[in-house]
Parts: sequence; structure tokens; C-alpha cells
Amino acid sequence: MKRKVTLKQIAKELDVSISTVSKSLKNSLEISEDTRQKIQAFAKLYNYKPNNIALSLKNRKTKTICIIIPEIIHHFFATVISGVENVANENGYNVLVCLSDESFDKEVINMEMLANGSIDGFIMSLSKETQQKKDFHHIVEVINQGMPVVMFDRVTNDILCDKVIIDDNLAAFNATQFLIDKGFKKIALITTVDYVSVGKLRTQGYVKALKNNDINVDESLILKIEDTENFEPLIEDLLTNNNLDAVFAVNEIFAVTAIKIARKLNIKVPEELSIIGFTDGIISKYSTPSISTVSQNGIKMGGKAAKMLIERLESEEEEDEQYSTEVIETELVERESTL
Amino acid sequence: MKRKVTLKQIAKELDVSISTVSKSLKNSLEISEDTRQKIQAFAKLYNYKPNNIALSLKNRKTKTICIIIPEIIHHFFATVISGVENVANENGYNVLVCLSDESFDKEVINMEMLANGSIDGFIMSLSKETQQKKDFHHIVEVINQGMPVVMFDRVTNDILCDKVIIDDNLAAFNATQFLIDKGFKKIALITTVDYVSVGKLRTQGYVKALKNNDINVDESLILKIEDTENFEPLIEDLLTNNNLDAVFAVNEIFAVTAIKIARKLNIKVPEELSIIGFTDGIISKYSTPSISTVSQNGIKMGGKAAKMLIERLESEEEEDEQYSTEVIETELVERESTL
DNA sequence: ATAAGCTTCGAAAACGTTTGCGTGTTGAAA
DNA sequence: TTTCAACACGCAAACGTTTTCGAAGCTTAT
Repeated sequence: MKRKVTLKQIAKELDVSISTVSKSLKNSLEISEDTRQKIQAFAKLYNYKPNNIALSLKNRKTKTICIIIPEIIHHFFATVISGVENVANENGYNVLVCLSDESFDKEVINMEMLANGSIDGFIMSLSKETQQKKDFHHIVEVINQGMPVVMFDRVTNDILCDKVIIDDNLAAFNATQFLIDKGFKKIALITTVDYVSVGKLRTQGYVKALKNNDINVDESLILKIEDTENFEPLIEDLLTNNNLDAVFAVNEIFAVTAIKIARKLNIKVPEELSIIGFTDGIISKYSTPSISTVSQNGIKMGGKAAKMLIERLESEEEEDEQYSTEVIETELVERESTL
Repeated sequence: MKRKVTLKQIAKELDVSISTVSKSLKNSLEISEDTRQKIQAFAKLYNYKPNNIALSLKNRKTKTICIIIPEIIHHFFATVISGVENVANENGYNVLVCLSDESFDKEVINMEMLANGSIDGFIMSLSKETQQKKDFHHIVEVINQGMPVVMFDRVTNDILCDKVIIDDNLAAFNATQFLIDKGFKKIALITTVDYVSVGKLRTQGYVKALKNNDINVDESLILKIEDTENFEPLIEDLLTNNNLDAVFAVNEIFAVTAIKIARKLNIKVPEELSIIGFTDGIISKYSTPSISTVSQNGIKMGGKAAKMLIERLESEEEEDEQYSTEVIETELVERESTL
């Protein structure tokens, strides 16, 4: 087992100074052709690679960015990571992944732990708990230290920084309008409780679409699901007690569960009930019937977030303080669950 | 914007030496009560946190482990990451995620890039291309440098290191036996090409179960799918041309696709055809009918891998060279797709 | 032969820590 | 008054780089 070789060891072995070795390896003209070649050959032989940690310390940048997400097993977040990884790698950055598990404390701990020079910047989506508490001091602190933060998907207006989102309101509006255009009147909404920013926005879009078409907003058709809840009975009630034309669900799980329950109740999808979901994940694609859904392109979202972060990192020093919010366009993917 | 405060700055401000500050913050008895308190108060006020990079350089350990996986959008790998993250965090480690995209080159680049002090150890699952080429020099090199590597799921016997796997052969055997016990004779297998280690093992388990029960192994019932292939027509042929009793698929996608095609061909699942999948992901759970499947506990697998790696890191220097292979037990989850 | 100008290299600082050891000051004991 | 601990603190090295600057040694021109 041969440990990593350092400049110092090469220098000693070849009886030159450390600086000569360093310069030779960077092909500096200061060093004579002879010594340069000799040193380079030796370095190659021993497979010299500069120590990244030392470089990080010297350059005060780690070429590492951290992405903090609530859950990695949500397909959407996995795709975002994938997008981040892509453009990060292209630019020579590594990606540290932290999971908040929807917990405020874990989010805080992670950020504080890494804000000490370990990484160059954050990409993050807020945990539910953080959104509920509306406590963002940890993020403010990090930003105040001069570390750039890019928020995506679950963002907040209380923080000034770069953001990349989809227009949840508009996307939900469009999905609802799509159903209305099919001639449906009794359209139910299965959504999350309001403190989840995206859930709230999607609810607003749904309501707006109904109102725009002079359809009465029937609160009993709006099912707000608490996170921990066993929601299947609730959906079953919703489908049983109302003679619905269609359902708009703000995520895949709700949508596919609605389908499952419809089947159980002998309600034919899409013949008797159309269903639209949100998030174009594996479930929507492979469900039978496959689910029409609002596709948020996670890869694109992650890629954009990484790009914004890296640009801010490289531009450096200029302190734009001109934060921007990018909106990733969504797309309605029509599949089998809608007429 | 106040940049991070360092020992040096505190020292200057309080007119003491750097070492006094450092020792005070570590509550060293060398320093008088007075100075200690003064310095600690000052440090707290300015929210001093030691620079991790500097510590990493000094200690020659980064408290970061890297997990290299082929794809993050595969639910199984996402759960493994989740498991790794859990126990890593518990032990004060961070997790760097690298995606090989099933590419040999990306795997090599990632490893070489990080083997220079950036991380303390690797957890990895081989890319398909690497398995095909059987070129593991990059892994050998890393290990030879004294950096521990733990392989999981897609492993190879050509490398000596800690491993955590499931008994793919046995799990496939059990799944097949389960179908045989139901009285099925014509059992098809939908699997991957042989160079994917787990695919090969699962195929072997299937064959072994048939032979064990004196059932003729009909090669035309074994469908080996190339990665890039458009496999739907192949599965359709398989289902059309054979009057099958059951199908064993080595992953979720194959299983759910088989269901989809069966529905299209008006073959009722499970009444006329039973289907068992592999990997207990969301698809299996939310598909209709939901899919009976061999569950590999990704969380457990990742957790175990992280534990093994960290133990090796902390034991340190002892150079056990006693590598072990942990087998995570699988479980057959019965759902609606089997009689 | 000497000054000037290259070429070629090394010393040292810097990044931010930790820590063994040396040193100066104090107080008390002799 | 001298001596000697104990106490409180600073120096400096080390981790592995990069880079500025200075200093040799050599060649060339005067």
C-alpha cells in the first residue's frame, strides 16, 4: 500500500525544492526544460495528484456545492439532484447531498455544519417544518456570511436570494382549465395543507380557474391532507359522497391513490372520472391507466439552480445583489387517466 | 456581510496568541479561567466555528464519504442513499453523491477526482459498463492507496473489499419456488443480459428452482433484455406466443410493463397470469394491480454499508485486511399480482 | 575584467487549525 | 534574598499547496 505522494516527497527524492516541483508540474517557464521533464516523469510515475483539501484551503473554495432536500425518495427530488449533478460536474463541482427529512432541526444542523468552509454554496428546497415555522434565520445567516444560496421548488418570499420555481399557480390553473374545457363541472381537488407553499399555490390556481369559468367553488370538493394522515379513507369519502366529473391531485401519490379507490368503487377511469396529477414521475408513467399530469422538469430545475449558483460563485466579488427568480415552464402531459 | 471569523482575527482583536485562543476554545487547563471566559464569550459573540477544510488538512480526514451509484432516479438507489445518509449523519459524516450514469469513464473520473484527500472512503455500486468491461483498476488503485471501499448490490469477486449484497440467487430461487408452489409450470423470466451481475444471479436462481422441481427449462421463456432496447414488443411476443402461467421479472419496470401488456392482450392478472417483480419500489406499491415482489431493503443496505465503512475508518491503522460480505435478507411481499 | 542581464532555482508566506514545548512571571518556601 | 514550582501564555511546526520575491550562477557586452 503506497500512500499518496506529495510535493514534498518528490522534492526530497529529486533533491530540489518544493517550489521547483510545483512550478515544474504547472509547466512554468521559470524552470529549465531538463528539470521540468525529469520532475514530470517522476510525478507521473508515482501518480502524483495534488491534494484537494490543501488546494481548497489555499484557494478558499472547495468546488463543492451542497443540495439540501426534504426527501430523496421522492422521485422529483431525485431528478433535481440528477440535474444539479450534471451541470455541477460539467463545471468541475462536486455535489454533497443532505436530507432534512422534512425536519427544521436537521436543516439547521446541516447548514451550520457546512457553512464553515466545507462547501461553496447551497441549493435547497425547504422542509415542511421550516415552512410551517417560518423560521429562516439559518438561511439568512449563511447568506450574510457571503455564501450564495439558491432555493428551488419550496421557496419563501422572506428570503432574498436566487430562486428557481415553477409557476404552481398557473400550472394548477391550466390543469383545472383543461378539465373544465372537457366540459367537467364537478372537479375535486386533493391537496396538501396550506403551509406547504406549493400546495397552497396549486390550490389557488385551482380556485382561480373555477372562478374564471363561473363555477362555484365547493369547499367540500377540496380535500386538504395533513402529512401524517392516513388519507385513503378521506379520498374514498370524497369519491363516494360526490358525483364527481374529475379530480385534480397536487401530487402523484394522491392521484394514483384516487385511481385505486375509484377502481375499488367501480368508478371507471377515465370514462366516468378523469384524473390529473402533478409531477411527472414513475408512478404516473407506469400506473394503469397511466396518469395525465403536470410535468415539472426536475432535471431542468436542478440544472438551472446549479447554473445560477455556479455563475454567482464564479462571478465572485461583484456582489450583484441582483437576485433573480427563474420560472421553469410546466407541461400538461396527457395520458390515459383523462378523456 | 460579515465573513467568517478565524482564530487569527480573534487573537488579534483580543491581543493574545492564536494558540491561546485555540486552547481556550477547547477548554484547555493551560489557560487561565479569566482569559478562557473572555475568549469564549468573544468567540460566541462572533459566532466562531472552526474551518472544516483546515481541520481536514490537519487531521488528514474529511469526515466525508462518497457514494457512487449508476442512477439516482432508480428508487432502489435513492433508498440506499437515504440509508447511507442516516448512519453517516449519526456518526458525523457527510455524504457526497456521485452518479456514474452507468458509464465506466464517469466512474473512473469521479473516483480519481475524489481519491486525493477529498473524502475518506467510498461506497459504490458498479456501473453496467464497468461490469461489462470487467476493468476495475480504478478501484484497485484507490484501495491500494489505503482508502477503504465498500461495494453494494452490484459487486464483483475480482475486488477484495467489504461488500453488502442480497442473495440474488436465493431470492430469485424463492420467488420462482413460490410460483411453482402455486402449481404453475410455464413460468417465464424477464431478465437483463448476463453481464449485469444481479441479473445473472437472479437468472441462475430461477433456473435452479425449475430444475429442483423437475421442470424443463425452456429457453424461449427466458427473455434477456439489452439495456438500450425497446423491450415492450419483446415482452408482448413473450406473452402472446406462450400460454404462460406466471412471469418472474427481475425488476419493477419489467414487471409493470408485463402487467400493462397483459392488460392490453386481455390477459387477466392475476387470474390468468401471475406476476412477481423484484425491488420493492413505488411502482410495485402503486401499480394496479399492485405487484408482488422481492423486497430488497435499500435503507438497510445503505445503512449497513455506511456502518462498515465508518467502522473501518475509525478502527484505522489496524489494517485488518479481513474483508467481510454482509448479506441483507430479502422478503417476498405478496400483493395483488399473484394468486 | 566588470557590470548588466538572463536563466534557474529556493525561501518564505499564506490558507486556518492543533499541539508539544519553551519561556516568562508569579508566589511561596528555604 | 535566593530558589523553585506552578501557572499562563506564546512559538513554531505540521498538514499540502501556490506564488512572490530574491538570489545565485551564468552569459554577454563594454
